[in-house]
Amino acid sequence: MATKGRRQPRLKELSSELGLSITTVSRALAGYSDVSAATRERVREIAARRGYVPSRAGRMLVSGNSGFVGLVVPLRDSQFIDAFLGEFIVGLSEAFTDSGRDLTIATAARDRREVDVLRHVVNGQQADGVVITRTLTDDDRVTYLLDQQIPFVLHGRVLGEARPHLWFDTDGEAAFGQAARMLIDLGHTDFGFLTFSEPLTFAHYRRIGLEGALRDNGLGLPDQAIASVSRFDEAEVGRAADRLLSLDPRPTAILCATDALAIKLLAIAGERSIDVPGDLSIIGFDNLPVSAYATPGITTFDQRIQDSAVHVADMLVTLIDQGVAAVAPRLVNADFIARGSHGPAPPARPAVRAVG
Amino acid sequence: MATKGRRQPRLKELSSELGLSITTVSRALAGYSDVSAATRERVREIAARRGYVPSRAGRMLVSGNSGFVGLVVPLRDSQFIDAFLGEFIVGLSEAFTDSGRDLTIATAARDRREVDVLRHVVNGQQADGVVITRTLTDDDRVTYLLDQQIPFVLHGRVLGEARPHLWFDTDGEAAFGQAARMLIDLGHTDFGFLTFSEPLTFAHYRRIGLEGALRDNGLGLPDQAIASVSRFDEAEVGRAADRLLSLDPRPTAILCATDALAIKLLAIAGERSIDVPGDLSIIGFDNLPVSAYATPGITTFDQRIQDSAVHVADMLVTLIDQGVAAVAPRLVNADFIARGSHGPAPPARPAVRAVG
DNA sequence: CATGCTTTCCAAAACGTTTTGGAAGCGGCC
DNA sequence: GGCCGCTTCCAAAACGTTTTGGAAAGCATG
Repeated sequence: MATKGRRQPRLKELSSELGLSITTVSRALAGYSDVSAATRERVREIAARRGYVPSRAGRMLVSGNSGFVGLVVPLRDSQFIDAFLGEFIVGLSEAFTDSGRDLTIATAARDRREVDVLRHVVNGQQADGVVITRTLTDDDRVTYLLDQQIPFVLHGRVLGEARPHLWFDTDGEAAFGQAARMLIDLGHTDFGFLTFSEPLTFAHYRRIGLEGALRDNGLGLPDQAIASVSRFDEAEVGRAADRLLSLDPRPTAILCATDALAIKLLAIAGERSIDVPGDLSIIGFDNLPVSAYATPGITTFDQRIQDSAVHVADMLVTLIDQGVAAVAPRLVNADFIARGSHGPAPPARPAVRAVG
Repeated sequence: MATKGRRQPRLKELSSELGLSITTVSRALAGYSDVSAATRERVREIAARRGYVPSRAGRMLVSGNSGFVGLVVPLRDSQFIDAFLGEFIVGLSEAFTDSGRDLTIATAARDRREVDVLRHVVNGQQADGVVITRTLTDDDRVTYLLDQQIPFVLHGRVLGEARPHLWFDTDGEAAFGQAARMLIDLGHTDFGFLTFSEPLTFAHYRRIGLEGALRDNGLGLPDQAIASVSRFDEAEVGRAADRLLSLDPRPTAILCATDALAIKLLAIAGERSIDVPGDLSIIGFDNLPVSAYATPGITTFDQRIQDSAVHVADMLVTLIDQGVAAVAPRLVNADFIARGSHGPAPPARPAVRAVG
């Protein structure tokens, strides 16, 4: 056992050193008006000099709040971790620190389902509120949190839940709608969509956006032009990309639910000597660092993860401190990042269907 | 204030429901032998059914331990965050969870120095131990933790500290020694080194490794062949790379302290129409996802961040539970990842200096 | 001088747990 | 019957904080 030499001073020591009661010291530090200005100064000065920091345990016990806020990370998905998690955590941590709270992280591991991790965090009272990322269209974490009446904010949305709850999301529907219209204007008529088989909400909305824009322009997205892959199997992406590129007519524009998928697709296209963007336009989402360095660079959307995290954190703090009435869900736009992976439709196969 | 409808049962409720004392319930759950097997079963059964989870505050108060372990993140450096932090956190979290502890994250922000953040975590007794990453050769965080006798493990090393302490590191000296010898065997004699001006320990050792191998082969690394950049200024990297590429004779091999630097250097070389690896070999360190997708792929070293994190976490847990005698610092090797960014020295400018 | 108000302080309770130091009941032994 | 030891249980204390409900002292007012 590493013995700790120095010991933190406690209220009791301060009070005896000052010749005051514990109550008065506590109230002086808290700034209550029923302690005189002179005493308050004296207390504060000595507390600062002795390096007093209130015991978290004591506070928790009486207040019932832990001062911690939790982030439950859906594990398993190393792709996701690389791209997203670090930035998100940094944003959260900064905002929480500003509000005097601390961030605790719990990961769902191989053998621990996310809801169980959540239960652990919630029942152990180690967090006053929780942030959830990467929502599913139908997400049992949300159901659980609503049932338990735990304050939480979603980064993402869910579809089926009627009870009001707080979320923050980037408008993937608008983004992919905009991308699709741009491609249609460039003459594209045969579209493909590369996405995940898991019912991730963000993927759902991106698809909705694409399909909506196509429909508005008299086009469609046939079933076989949608290829889904498991988030957990890299090799599968190659097969799915192959399937899309083997369609007849071959899509001249493929939108990918994430940049990670777009990068893979780009590599597969390269293997098959399909020119990007000459023969095929590719558009992704996320603006991974990788995407800027690919050849050509991937055209994509940026969702400013760190800013989002700050916003999510602020929402949760407001929710905890001031109640649900003080905040509202929020949908923000993604930034379009034009790079080299998209362009006009190849002239060799002119659009046969009517446009508009 | 979001009211919590369901309330956690406490020991008191359980005890009155069972007709037992609080003490007995507590000891039954803890498995002490002075409660009969029958009673123990009865207690456990009802505790499980009521979903009892001991209050962290109560436990903390009496044990003095928080059950949390802290990671203090040196902020400011988004490059670093992207590449490293997410994976590291996931590894830590997994290992800590396995030991029944939880991870809390504190970030040093713009206006909060790392030592202050550390002080906050330590004095507030919100962590029983701490993990420190990205050490400097002379690191005041380490001094502080040793002074305070807080259990901690470094991911990385420091140079000047005589007092024993625990660390885990990847052997960058061996790695860059190996890389340099390989390049020498490929005929290279003019080397460059692109690194950070901040005294990061890992950069120091990588440089030592390079210089040692050169010296052993009768070569040297002149001062002007070493270019240093601030971690916080992206544009500076371009200028530093330009400087290296303007040397006469121009280096035919440049080792970079990290892949992030290598990627930039590769881009600058491209702008100047310097062929990689024909005219210039580049070797990095970290094996970022980006590095695999660059053209050509960056030859680099992988340090298996997630495994390292698990090891660091295990070391800290052992330190906390069993004392300093039970663990020792550990140095592991990096994996060499050969890609396309290195090759034989260009024949046009044969080696003029003797080799060996 | 008695009364009431204000200022300044404090003792005690409460939060939930673990540990300490018994106590009660029971059977066996002399 | 008296004593011992074992099993099984429990009351009380302790950890550090905040809040509650006063109390004491000082001052002005009648």
